[in-house]
Amino acid sequence: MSKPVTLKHLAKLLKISVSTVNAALHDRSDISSATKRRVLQKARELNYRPNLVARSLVTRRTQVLGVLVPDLTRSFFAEVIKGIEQVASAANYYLLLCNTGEDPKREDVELEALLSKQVDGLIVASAHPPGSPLVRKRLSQTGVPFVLVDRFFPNAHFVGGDDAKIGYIATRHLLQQGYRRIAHLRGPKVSTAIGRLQGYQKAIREAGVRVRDDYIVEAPYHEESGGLEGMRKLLRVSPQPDAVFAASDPIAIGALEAIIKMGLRVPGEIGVVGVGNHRYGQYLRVPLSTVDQDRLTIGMRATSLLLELIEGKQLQKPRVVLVNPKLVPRSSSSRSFAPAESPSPDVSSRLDKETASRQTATLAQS
Amino acid sequence: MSKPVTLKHLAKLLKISVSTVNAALHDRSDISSATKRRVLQKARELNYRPNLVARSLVTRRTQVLGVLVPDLTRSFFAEVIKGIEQVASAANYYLLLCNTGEDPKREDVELEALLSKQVDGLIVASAHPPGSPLVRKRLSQTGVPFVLVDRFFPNAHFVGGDDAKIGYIATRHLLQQGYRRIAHLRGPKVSTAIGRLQGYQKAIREAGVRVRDDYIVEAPYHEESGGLEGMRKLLRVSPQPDAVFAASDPIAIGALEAIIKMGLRVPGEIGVVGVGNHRYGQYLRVPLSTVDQDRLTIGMRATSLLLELIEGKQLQKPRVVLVNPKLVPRSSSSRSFAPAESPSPDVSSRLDKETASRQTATLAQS
DNA sequence: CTGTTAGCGCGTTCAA
DNA sequence: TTGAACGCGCTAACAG
Repeated sequence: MSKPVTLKHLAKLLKISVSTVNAALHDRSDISSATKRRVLQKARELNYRPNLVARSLVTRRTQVLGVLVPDLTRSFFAEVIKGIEQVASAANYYLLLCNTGEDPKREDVELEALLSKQVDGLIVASAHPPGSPLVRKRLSQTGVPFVLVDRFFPNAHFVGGDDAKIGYIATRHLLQQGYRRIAHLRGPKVSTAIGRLQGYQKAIREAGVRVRDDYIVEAPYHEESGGLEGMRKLLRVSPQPDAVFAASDPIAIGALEAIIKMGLRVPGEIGVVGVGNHRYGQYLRVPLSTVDQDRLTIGMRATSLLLELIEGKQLQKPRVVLVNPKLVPRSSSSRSFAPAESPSPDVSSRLDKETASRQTATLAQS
Repeated sequence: MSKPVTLKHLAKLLKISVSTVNAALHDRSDISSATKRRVLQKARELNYRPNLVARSLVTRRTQVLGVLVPDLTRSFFAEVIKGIEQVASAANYYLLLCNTGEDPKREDVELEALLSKQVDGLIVASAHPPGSPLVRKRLSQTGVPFVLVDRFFPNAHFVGGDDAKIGYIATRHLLQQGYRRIAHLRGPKVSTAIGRLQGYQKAIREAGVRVRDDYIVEAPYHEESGGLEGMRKLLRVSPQPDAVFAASDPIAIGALEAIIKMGLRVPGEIGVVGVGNHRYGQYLRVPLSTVDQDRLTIGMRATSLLLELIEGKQLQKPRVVLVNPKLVPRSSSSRSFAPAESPSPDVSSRLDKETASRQTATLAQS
């Protein structure tokens, strides 16, 4: 429990100056290799460990990124954080992590704290409602580089999924499978849910089907119970939907429960598609068709961008990176092929092939 | 992008000294309310934000806890971290989070970095093998308070599940359900898997059944594929097991797949119990019986303990907190009652009741 | 009540 | 090639 070893201690013991010790430890060229060895030797012997707080005070760099997310137990954010961590740690950055619990006020407080802690940059999945002056009123004037993830706000760098496309390819897939009365269990009022809804509407319209408002029901993103209730509502609508595009896998799972408890068959009587490609989607009662968002990539690209900004890169316009989604068809929506893990190519329709080529588009667009 | 406002700036503008400004901002009693108001007003006006790096340098406190986990995308660790975060943030502590990827070398490196960053305490789920001198050789001599979670090592404060009990109640449950040839898909060589194995063996022996080595097969904790392969091996053993206690839910899920693909019925021909109470266990092809570990509590208690240590609490002996596990019976092991979510009390045997009373034991023992 | 002084541990001048 | 001096922004003595 003795006091931590400092440069000063080393200097005194070696009877040289602090700055020489420091130079030696930094392997600077203008130090004789003799003293270098002596210093290194002594440092190791006493288990010297540089105080990065002190260093940060003078360098004005902490090598720490602040990360604000609504809930790190959701597999989506956990994966994104993992992606962030991978890129950050490779560049010798560390993460100061905050859970905001979807509470904008708490987010604001945590943000202040992270700034006080002098983080070098921020990655934020904001709990603020769309239209909030988050960027203009808060983040921009901090002077600290930041990148938004998942939840989009205008006039800022953003990395996330292409939500409109997610909604579009999910819905289009259901159409291809022959479903016509396609309902949508939408998410709450955040940009992702709005984008997915728009994609859904576009696909429906393109197919020449009318968008019915009573086919659109809102559910919380992360609670299966919400999906279950929402689906119950949908099943009471007349005419009854023959498919549902759920804005998340948890919603889809709740919907599956409702449908099965109602005695209807999936995918025979009702088709279901979710979003997120949850690890256990394939092991459910009915293996769940879904749209993969490549969450790791979202985290990685956000971090690469942030690091560039920290290194001083100037960008004229906010960069918006949309990571390309990918349909993962499984049994829950597969009228046209057996409920195997992957469809055999020879049963896919022309529409299927079109979609396939779409999917080979660039990973991300800027 | 102007320079951040400092105490000095405020002092100059208000034509008073830095220490007065500081005292005013800290609301110390020996400052006239007049100057207090002036200072507060100016600070708000210029959006003054204290530099906590500088403060830490002098107070020798960072209000940051270092957290080292093998993989934050596993739902177990994600939940534990959430528990940590809740307690920490309530006490105004922040988390510096590191993923070690189950690599002991990386863990060592990250540990050094966290110490250099002057964290006030550490919570570690170590990737070191059991028997490694982790505590004696590394953590203890850092001088920084630390608490181990999940993976047990001797001579250190520890908070985790009661793994022996987990193995015991899972296996005993299978015995109660009438299964007799109970196999075990054990986890890798870490303390949790060893404890669960021991609990399994104890229950088997108590039932007067011989422990068969060929009924014990190892699988990675977090890969369903491992559970699947392991189960295939078990199904080739003669006589074929009629039940399996899997050391984790992912292993159990893989096992379920193997069993179902083999054309056997669960729970009729083979019973399955996992560990972890994964969120989606109830939605699987066969709703999965499991043992709940109360992961949030593990994180919370570890953090409370760590904060006490940081506040200077002295403990003679290492404290070992074992959070009490709870059986969550579902269809996959339920020969004796209908595959409903919860068993009706009148069908439970005398053995059941015994177990129930066990479960109401204290939440945690020290 | 307020100001002065002296560090915290390190990096960065500039002299020697 | 090395050392002395200063400052990063803040806190904590002590003096006035």
